[in-house]
Amino acid sequence: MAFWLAKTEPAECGIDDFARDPATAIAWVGVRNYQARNYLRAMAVGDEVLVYHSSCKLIGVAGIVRVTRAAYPDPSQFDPASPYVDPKSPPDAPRWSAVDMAFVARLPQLLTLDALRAMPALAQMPLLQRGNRLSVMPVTAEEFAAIRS
DNA sequence: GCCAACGTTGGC
DNA sequence: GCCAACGTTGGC
Repeated sequence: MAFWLAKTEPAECGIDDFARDPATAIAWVGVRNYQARNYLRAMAVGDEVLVYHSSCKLIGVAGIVRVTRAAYPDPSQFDPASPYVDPKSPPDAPRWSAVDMAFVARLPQLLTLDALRAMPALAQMPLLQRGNRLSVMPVTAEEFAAIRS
């Protein structure tokens, strides 16, 4: 099993949305960066994903979700009404992928960006590197354990 | 293939 | 709202 971290704006889709109905998976759509997309495609069912809230008041890791469906074409790229529409994506070779994820757990309390920076075990995380903008990234088992504990 | 312009991300 | 950082675009 592999571990990942995915950024999201909680106003759009945060840990609360997953926790509301743990039995129902939510499609993780809207990733429009090739490196992040490649990580989405590398996810397997059962992988655990840290949900990171960004562009909000309480920034940090809020909880954990699990991949319930591996990568498939992100429907929003073909939806003219979606902010994520990509007219240049070829229908016969969709450019962007989505995965489905379902609730696993909240962290006992949100781990703030400051708290993450204070953890030596996380010093190498891309998330914490200067100027980082990657929205989906791998997390080592050690990093995952440090955050979960 | 280079690179300047532009748009987006994301913390502050 | 600001702005640094970075990815993408498009002219050449």
